[in-house]
Amino acid sequence: MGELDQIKQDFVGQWGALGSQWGVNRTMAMIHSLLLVSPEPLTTDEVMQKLEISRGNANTNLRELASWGLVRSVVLKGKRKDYYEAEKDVWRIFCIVARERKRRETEPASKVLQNCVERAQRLKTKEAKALSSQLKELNEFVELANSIMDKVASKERSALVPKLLKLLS
Amino acid sequence: MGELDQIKQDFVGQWGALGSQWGVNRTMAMIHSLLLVSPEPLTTDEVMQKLEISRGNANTNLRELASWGLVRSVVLKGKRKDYYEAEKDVWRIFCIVARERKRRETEPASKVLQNCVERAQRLKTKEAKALSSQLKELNEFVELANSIMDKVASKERSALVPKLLKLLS
DNA sequence: CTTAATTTTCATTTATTACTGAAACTACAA
DNA sequence: TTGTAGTTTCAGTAATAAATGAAAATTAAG
Repeated sequence: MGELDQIKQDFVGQWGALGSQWGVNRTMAMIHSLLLVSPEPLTTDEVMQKLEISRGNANTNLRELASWGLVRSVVLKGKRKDYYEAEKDVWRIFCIVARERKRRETEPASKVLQNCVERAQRLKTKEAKALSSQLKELNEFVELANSIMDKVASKERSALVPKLLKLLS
Repeated sequence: MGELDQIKQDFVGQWGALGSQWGVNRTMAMIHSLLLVSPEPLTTDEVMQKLEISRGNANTNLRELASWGLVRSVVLKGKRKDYYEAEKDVWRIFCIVARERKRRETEPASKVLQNCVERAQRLKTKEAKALSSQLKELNEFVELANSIMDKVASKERSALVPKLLKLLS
């Protein structure tokens, strides 16, 4: 294997490991990173071969990546097979992940939290008041984080990051 | 079970589920949330009983939470056993998690990425240049995110959030 | 149509991660 | 120093998550 492929392999492995620590399955993260450093779109067969995984696994994870919007299938003229390519712009990747995790995870969680808060507020004991206040704080924070993410992810990087850095300096 | 306990149980369950999606083990997230809504510190035995988990499991996860700084053990006067209480301030929890995940995960990952970039830069083919530029972008983003997190997590919430919201409005 | 290529599904298997419980260890009081 | 309460460890087990591979479904070329 050439040094180039070796570097790619190290990167793909590392990205996979990082993914698992953040609740993304390893194969999905690896396919994503493989496509990220591939100059050309790849077929399912090529992904299978390069990562030594089964057809079912490759297919499932490619579709999952596509449903997130991190990967899209492209049709190459004169070819029958589907080709897949990754979104390569880092800022767009970030926006997609932020939007999707919010939609799939924190919004539903916030609904449950909100429901807990409402139920706790109906009770009048001292302990219930403490609970409701603690959960309220937590829910407000989750919603604040959600709304910040929304706004951040809807802006151009160039329009946001410099101002942000200045604010934090 | 009283409505109060029912609410707590719903919350604990939800928090546990959310934790797993973000790479935190369910029990750890549940113990944390249990302590978060407990007005008094709890012993290992109380945690075991309330979550119906084994001593080993409770002990391991309490220690892990303590190593993150999300939980601390307190000594109650006249008592032999260790008591545990959670950090309850939502902003502090956020800062702790940000700091620890950075230290434990993204910093090591960034080192590997940096190493890939350096190796790719030594190669002179066209494809190597494309790889090095893609990885460089990614690494710059990871480091940018790290540094923003650092700064955010080092500030008082009251000093930051209003300005941030204004910037994003 | 018919058929071959390709994609998708899903029951089964495998791998990974988390949990249990009992034994070993520690701290301390009598 | 011995006993007791409390804590930690860890080998074995259970639960969960992910992967396989072959069959079914779909697609499109001839």
